[in-house]
Amino acid sequence: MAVAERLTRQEQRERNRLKLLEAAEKVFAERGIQGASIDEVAAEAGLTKGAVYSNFASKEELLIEVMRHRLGGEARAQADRLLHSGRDSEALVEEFGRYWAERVRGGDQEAFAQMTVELMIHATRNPAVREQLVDLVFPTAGEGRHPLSPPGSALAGLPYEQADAILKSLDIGMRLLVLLAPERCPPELFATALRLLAAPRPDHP
Amino acid sequence: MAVAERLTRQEQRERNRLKLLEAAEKVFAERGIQGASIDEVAAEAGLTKGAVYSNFASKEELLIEVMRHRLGGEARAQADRLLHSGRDSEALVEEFGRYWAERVRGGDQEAFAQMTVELMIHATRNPAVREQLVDLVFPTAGEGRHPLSPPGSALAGLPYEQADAILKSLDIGMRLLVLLAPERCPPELFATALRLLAAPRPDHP
DNA sequence: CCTTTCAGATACTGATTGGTATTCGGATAT
DNA sequence: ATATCCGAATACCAATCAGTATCTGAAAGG
Repeated sequence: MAVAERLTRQEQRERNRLKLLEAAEKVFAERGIQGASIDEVAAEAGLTKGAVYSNFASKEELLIEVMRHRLGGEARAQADRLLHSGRDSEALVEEFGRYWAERVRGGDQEAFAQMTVELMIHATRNPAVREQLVDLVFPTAGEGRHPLSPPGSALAGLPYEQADAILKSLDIGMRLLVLLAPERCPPELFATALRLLAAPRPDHP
Repeated sequence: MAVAERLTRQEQRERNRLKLLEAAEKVFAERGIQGASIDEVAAEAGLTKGAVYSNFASKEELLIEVMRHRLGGEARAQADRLLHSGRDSEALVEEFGRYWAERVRGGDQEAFAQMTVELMIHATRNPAVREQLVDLVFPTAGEGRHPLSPPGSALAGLPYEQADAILKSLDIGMRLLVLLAPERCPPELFATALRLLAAPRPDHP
């Protein structure tokens, strides 16, 4: 039996805010950003519209907070995992490939991919959102810079920015394709492409 | 002075249908699929809602027709261009890279990329649309199969389906990234990635 | 205890939208 | 020339939704 928890006001508020962020992510993914209604987000969190507008100024702000909440955690998780897998070139590539396939399956991740793509499109039309999203996707601090481009590989012959952009394109593009037609695009394909991209260069010892 | 053209009913109708399809593509891209209103589409075409519902059963059908109209033409154009560029491996890769960078710039293409991505997301949530879109993106007939995977390259070592899916992922992903942050992802990057993917394999004569 | 405070519930509004019912005017047929 | 037809315009409707204004009950504070 769970003890009926006594929660202070602040705790309650924080808990509700989190519930709203998670509900919003789910509903945004399910219905689309424009198609999602504040009422449904609130209901999904077991609250009402009042709670939403008490915690966020507008739908737009809610969206930005969801994005920050999720994308931040994501980047951190990825960097962590890759940093802990040793720095050997091939091992790194394999680990990244495995990581990708793993995530792209989780039911939770599906919603995430969907929301990310939708968010990018939305950002394209909204300068304020765009700026924030670009900062999240391309962190300027050395922080989020994942350690791909293993030395000696073809990818490594490129400036970091270029290798990064290529990997991110492939990442997001393949997520979208997996979402659209999993039967045509199995998750293992990412690792395959990665191996091609990071293959040792014949003409470059 | 243009002669005031006498148009037969059928001609007029066809002309209006086309105007609507083009207007719809533009408005869908600008506002998003859910955000676009039938009224705005009609206005963009210089017509009214009546014309839309006279030519298409619903917003959904309009969407599908736009998709068929545009995606069909696109695939044809691409196949044409690549077929006419000779079959030499490197030349093919370079031509594809050039083609990509060219298109991604055209103001028209921006709307197209935006709509395509949005369409994919939309399809993810709508089985009927999904099926049709998958057929357009992965044509089963030998028709749309573009002739990439030049022999001798690493890509060519893969089954056609896999190479195709990888290229399409990179294509759509990079289009999205260019849209979001052109300063981080110049159009030339596609050719760069392509060269890496199609590089001759060191261990495979 | 009793008052104050405030997070969240409830009630409401103005604007928008997909879709329909009806009308209108020019092309077509006779 | 006139009657018919039909593609598109106009008018209308019910539903939805972001945002606001107001209220309420329980925690904070004394």
